Amino acid sequence: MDKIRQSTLHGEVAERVRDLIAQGVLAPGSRVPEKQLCEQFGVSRTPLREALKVLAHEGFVELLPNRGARVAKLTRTTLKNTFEVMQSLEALAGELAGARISDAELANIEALHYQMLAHYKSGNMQEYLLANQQIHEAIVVASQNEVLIDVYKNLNHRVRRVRFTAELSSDYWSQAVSEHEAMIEALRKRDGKELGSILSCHLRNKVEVSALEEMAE
Amino acid sequence: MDKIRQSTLHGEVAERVRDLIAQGVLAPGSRVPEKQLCEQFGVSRTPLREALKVLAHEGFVELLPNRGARVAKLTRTTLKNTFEVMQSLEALAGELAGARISDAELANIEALHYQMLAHYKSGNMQEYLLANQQIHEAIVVASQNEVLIDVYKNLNHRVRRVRFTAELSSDYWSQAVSEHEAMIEALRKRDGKELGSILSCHLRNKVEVSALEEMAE
DNA sequence: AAATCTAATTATGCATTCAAAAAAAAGGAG
DNA sequence: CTCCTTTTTTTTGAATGCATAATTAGATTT
Repeated sequence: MDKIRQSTLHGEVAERVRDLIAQGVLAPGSRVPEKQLCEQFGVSRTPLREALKVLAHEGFVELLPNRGARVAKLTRTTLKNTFEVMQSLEALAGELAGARISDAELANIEALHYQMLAHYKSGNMQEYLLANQQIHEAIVVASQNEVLIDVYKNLNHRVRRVRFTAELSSDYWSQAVSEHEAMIEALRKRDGKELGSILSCHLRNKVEVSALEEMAE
Repeated sequence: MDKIRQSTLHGEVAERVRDLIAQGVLAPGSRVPEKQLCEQFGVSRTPLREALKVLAHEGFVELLPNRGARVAKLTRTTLKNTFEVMQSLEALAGELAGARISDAELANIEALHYQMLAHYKSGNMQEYLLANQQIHEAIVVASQNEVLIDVYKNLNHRVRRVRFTAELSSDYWSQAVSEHEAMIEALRKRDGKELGSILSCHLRNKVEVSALEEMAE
């Protein structure tokens, strides 16, 4: 499912720093303590600094000349912009997936859908959101467009830290669930056009944004 | 117009290596000679290697364990995938630009449009393609979505090396020109919906892909 | 005691060094 | 002469070192 273990030191380090940021251990706006992280990871500054360059490019940190790296703040605007782009990418993914999705992938998505429904009924929001997220990701993967998948995953990474924290209204829940029903239906019919248009209208992001806006900045 | 000069050494180096790749000085599949480039740029290996990590993440090179960086090959599939995503992003940009574009930006695009027409009439393909490209970029910028702009520019960078090399049919020319007329019209009306749908159907990419496929891989 | 200036400390950016791995070159057997 | 082995050279990945800039702590002044 996930990419092949890349076994580059800077890659490992980047992932761990991303996690620290996502978990809030490194707070937005705070400086990234090179020395401390080096000791914690048991590596020298070289691979850590390489990782920071990549993370800066990904938008997780920003580099200030002679002042090292700070954890980037996720502003309301950036969050909104990111969701806007992700939604558009999902729409494209849906269109492509309609034509390209395999039976196994479809079955997997259906399974996730029923799991999601179960969590909806039982009111388990965390698990619901996780399944929801996995469905969207599976559709993106089913597009079989590697560039799309890469870009989407990167954007998804960036907003990870505000994900799964929002309290959503029950209105949203039922709405989102029925939209998901329609998505599955479109997928079963291999109707990419339909799926794409459902996804591009899908409220999820908009609602999530308003709920998550509180978290950001 | 362009971003603030970031004056980081690895950033400078990355840019120059990107240029070398785009210009074909570093051929696809060939190894990236660290030592030589360091001498050429007058820097040590540290910033060069930092740059390579970033370039790897951008898809310009790939890192092989203990074998350094190779210039990534732009396969037909990757090229097609990239255009697919770019087209989708342009459609989103068009929609947003309709609502957000400033008078100055619109005037600039109109000017570019007339330049493009002039190059069309005079049969100057290079200049035509450049103006064409600039129009599309200007629409993306007018979207005012920084995330979208960043992602688009990055993808555009990646395919730079095969741009401006294709021989296009005259059929395509007239078609593309008339679509551009419609785009300008939609922009004048601030009709994002219309502009978005024109852009998402815009033949440019598809045709370019078939013309450019020859170049890739 | 608050504010400003100066010295000590620490962090940063980049160059250099070093061990391990890969590539290239030299040698030997068939 | 070709193929395989062994040695030498080069390249790579990562740690360390060093000069400079930023931060902190302390002294001085008001």
